Amino acid sequence: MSDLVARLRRHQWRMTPQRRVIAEMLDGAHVHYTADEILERACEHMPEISRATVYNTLNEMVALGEVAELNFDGRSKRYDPNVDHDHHHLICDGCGTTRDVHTTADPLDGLPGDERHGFTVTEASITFRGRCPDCVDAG
Amino acid sequence: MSDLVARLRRHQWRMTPQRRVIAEMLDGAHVHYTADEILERACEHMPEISRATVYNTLNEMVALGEVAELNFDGRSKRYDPNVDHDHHHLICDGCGTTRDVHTTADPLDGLPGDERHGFTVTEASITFRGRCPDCVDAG
DNA sequence: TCTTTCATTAGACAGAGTCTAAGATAGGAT
DNA sequence: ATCCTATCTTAGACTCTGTCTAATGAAAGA
Ligand SMILES: [Mn+2]
Ligand SMILES: [Mn+2]
Ligand SMILES: [Zn+2]
Ligand SMILES: [Zn+2]
Repeated sequence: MSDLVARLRRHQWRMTPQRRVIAEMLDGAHVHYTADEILERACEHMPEISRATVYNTLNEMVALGEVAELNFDGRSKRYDPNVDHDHHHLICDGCGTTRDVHTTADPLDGLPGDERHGFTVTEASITFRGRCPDCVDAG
Repeated sequence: MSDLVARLRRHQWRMTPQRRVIAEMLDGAHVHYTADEILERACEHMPEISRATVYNTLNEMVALGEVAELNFDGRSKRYDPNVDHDHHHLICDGCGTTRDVHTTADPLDGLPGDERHGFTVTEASITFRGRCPDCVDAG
């Protein structure tokens, strides 16, 4: 039983085979998939699962606060189950692969009071960009 | 003559009335517009300008490195002419207002080698989020 | 088992952005 | 000044990502 499935049960969420496949795929992943990648992999276990169910399920997980929705490039959203671990993201400009990374410093400490323009600042997230090993090799 | 138009000329970029209108609109902007906002405002000066030209022009400016493409919300991309000033962004969760901000530390320094997963990392940008003075007051 | 309520599905729809191919034009050549 | 050609602009079709609808299916409690 995956940790994410357990957390979702606690929300009195009706468990179905489709939801279980999606939750088990997300659980523990430090690479964040798009909805279509999740659909493609889910189809290997459950060929008749629909695109609508994948989107419905992901949106419900986000609404329950158990999964975070990421969007860096204006293309596909990616889904991140690691909501309880404070971290940032490293993205490949070639293929869009998105990984969790951990930094030594809190970026909020680098924003002086006179740069806050009167805002109440609650969150800071860093997006690192570059080329993954595969995309560097491919030129 | 706007500064951005001057910079674009240096790239041997053919100057047309359409491109000039778009460049002059971006130049010096403190808010970052979407393509549709740019189209709408360009139509006030040049009613026959097309959507394709706005997208073509913005994409070319980005390719030339004179404009940056931003995407915070997963909806429309926004275009930022301030590429020569290294900066980050502060976004109001209430109204979406986006401000340029400057930090004391380079976030790249906070990513250790063993957190780079074999990537060649070239860039780091911070997205700060919170409530602007207006939205804090409004509850 | 029965029932109710909620989930799943296919496909239509929508928004943002890209592509195509035909006509127009910037800017160099003469 | 005019011509020429490579490049730009345009309308609208198209793609991609994601949402919605309404008919069918199934989880879970009685
Ligand atoms: Mn993550
Ligand atoms: Mn900016
Ligand atoms: Zn890559
Ligand atoms: Zn605000």
